[in-house]
Amino acid sequence: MSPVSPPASPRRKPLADSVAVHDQVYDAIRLALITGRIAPGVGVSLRSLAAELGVSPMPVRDAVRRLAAERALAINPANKRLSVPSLTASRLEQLSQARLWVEPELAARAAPHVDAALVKRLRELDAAVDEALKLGDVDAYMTANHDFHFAIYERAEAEVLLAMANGLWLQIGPFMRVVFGRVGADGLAADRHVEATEALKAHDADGARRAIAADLSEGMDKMRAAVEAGR
Amino acid sequence: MSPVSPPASPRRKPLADSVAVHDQVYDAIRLALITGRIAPGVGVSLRSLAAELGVSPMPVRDAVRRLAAERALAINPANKRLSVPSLTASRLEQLSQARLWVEPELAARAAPHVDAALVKRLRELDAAVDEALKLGDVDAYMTANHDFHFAIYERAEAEVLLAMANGLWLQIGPFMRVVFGRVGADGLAADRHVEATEALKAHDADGARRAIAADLSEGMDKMRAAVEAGR
DNA sequence: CTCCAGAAACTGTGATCACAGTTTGCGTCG
DNA sequence: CGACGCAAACTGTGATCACAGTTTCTGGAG
Repeated sequence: MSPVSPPASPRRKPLADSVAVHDQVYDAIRLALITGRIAPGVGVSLRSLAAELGVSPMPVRDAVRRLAAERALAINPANKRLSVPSLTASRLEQLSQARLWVEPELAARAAPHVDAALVKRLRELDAAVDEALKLGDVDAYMTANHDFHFAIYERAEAEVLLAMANGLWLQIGPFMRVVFGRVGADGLAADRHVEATEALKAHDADGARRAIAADLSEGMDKMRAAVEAGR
Repeated sequence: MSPVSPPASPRRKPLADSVAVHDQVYDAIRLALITGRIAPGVGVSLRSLAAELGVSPMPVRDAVRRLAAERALAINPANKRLSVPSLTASRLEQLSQARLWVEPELAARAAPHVDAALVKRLRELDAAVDEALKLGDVDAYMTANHDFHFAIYERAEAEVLLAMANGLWLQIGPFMRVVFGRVGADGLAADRHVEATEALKAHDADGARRAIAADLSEGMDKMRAAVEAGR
């Protein structure tokens, strides 16, 4: 994990730019979690994270609490120690089902608000996804895929559902890395991004809903297979 | 809001019982939020909360972060000040739709695991709901109604979905208080608790799903009407 | 070589303080 | 009498320290 912006100014942050340190820490841990840089099942500690990021334990504590509330980090109730939740078939199944409801709904709600600029951006992001797959670049794929989906969802004007989707991605992130490790980049080559983009361009809410549902459904099937195979 | 267990021991907590203070604070604020004791829209502060609960600002900070992550508290991005989210029609609509998917699903999943003890408990809780309605006791109604639903959901063996349901109730809590204020206890008298209990007793997953869906749907309709009327 | 004690290191938690930004309110000037 | 301005109070944030519980390592005895 890379240190937050000023590598390790030991004290005093005049910061008029008002980007709170605990938010930077949150983003850093979140990214490390989603991209699988912190492996599921392993324990982490406030002080070790703080040292790694070059900040005091305080903002890390805030970030960790937030992530724990979002279930992206687990707190052992016995000794209160932190760990990355491990991947179980049950968790994956529940997360799949939840995603399969929320995200198509968000896509459908976004359809009426799609404009030419968004379509252009979606095509760029889909190209970035394909490029990352061709190169086998895991991090780039995850980033581009995330950005593609959320570029759509953010247009839905549904703050509450959007937050739910964010939370679900955060929890399912580590699973994705596993899939990559097991089925390789080729296994994820097929998606429904073009289909979704076309439906959105035509303001076809139901088409967008179906395309995203199919996209997720296929992706989750691969994850399930990968998790079951790895047991 | 009432102080956490030792009213105001100013310092040193030997606490071998290991119930973390920030969890007590979390529960206290959560309860105050759900029962509407803290009105939507008003601002709160760490220090005022801390003083009211007789603890230092530290555990309050933890609890508040957690609640903010669960969207039960809002943080003004400009000045970082805390407030209780206000009730908008859009928020209610999204929360309704989410609940209408998650909760029937949980009820259906619980059906196979229902035993006689749970049926007995559900009948007791439903009786408590009716009693509270007869007396017009808002707090008792909210508690009993919550307990009835979650006694079912906890049997679903679906930790992830259960957490989602918890988060949704936390966000929708303040709306319920408003409904009570506007339509009165009589307006909530009709529910589908008996229907749901019978379906669960028969291990009828689909019946349970329908009963809970109907229960929610009717309740949410009343909330929507109350929110729209109050504008 | 194995096993068990004791110490050292590390864990999360909470309190206290310092700081910078914002809001509030009171006194004064026009 | 109204409006402006400055000071005091209050806001969240972050650092540091103290503490108690747990884990981990180590050294010695069997």
